[in-house]
Amino acid sequence: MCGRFALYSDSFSLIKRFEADALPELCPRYNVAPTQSIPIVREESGKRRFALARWGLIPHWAKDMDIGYHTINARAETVASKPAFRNAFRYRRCLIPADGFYEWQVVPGSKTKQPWFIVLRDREPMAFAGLWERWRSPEGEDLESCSIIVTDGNELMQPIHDRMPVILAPGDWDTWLEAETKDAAGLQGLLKPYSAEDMEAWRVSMMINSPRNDSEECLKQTNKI
DNA sequence: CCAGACGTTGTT
DNA sequence: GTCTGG
DNA sequence: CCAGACGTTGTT
DNA sequence: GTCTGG
Repeated sequence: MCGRFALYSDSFSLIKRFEADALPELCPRYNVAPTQSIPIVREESGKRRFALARWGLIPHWAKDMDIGYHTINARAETVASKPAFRNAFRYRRCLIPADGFYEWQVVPGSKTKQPWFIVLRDREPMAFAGLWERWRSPEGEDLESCSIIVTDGNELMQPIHDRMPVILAPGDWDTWLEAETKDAAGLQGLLKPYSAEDMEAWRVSMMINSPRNDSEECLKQTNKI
């Protein structure tokens, strides 16, 4: 599962890393929560462009936004066939940039969960496999929204949580973003747990629990168990 | 045929 | 919009 | 994902 | 318990 992440890299680094333009003005974020507006990368006429989308995908047929509370993640195993996601999987795939993400570990005998922060060992921003949609509200306003695809946790994640976001290696970005895809099975094949050896995790304080806390302190390692 | 769901996680 | 359940 | 609210009327 | 806000 992936219900909170961080995105604090500066614009220059993000543009360089994702080779995309039109990055909106961003401030560093250490505690991004569902329903917030987040940057996505998609391909428009062969070029990568940034855009903002509300986190929590609202299918075009939804009559209100409520479903968005339950579509912050899409299961890799079923994303190709579920009514809420299959059209987006076929036609509207995107990358969702993050410097790291948070997961909450259930600790036996403890009433509270232990939050962890997970990054790539090389500290580069990662790309979650994402989907986006455009929804027209009853008032006639268009809203773009998105979802992060999740899969089984790898060996690093397993002790922490059984699910993790799908992270795509740079070499797979073009394949994922390509509008014309003859090979749906090939896309499905990209939705695997990322290599655990290339990731790193540490405990962080309960401060992360409240989405109101959005400072660099959220990343600080703690020994609390 | 029409009505109603369409989602994830975690917990029960 | 499209599929499933009744 | 977690935290925090969850209600009405009337008055300031 | 469940929904909304962040």
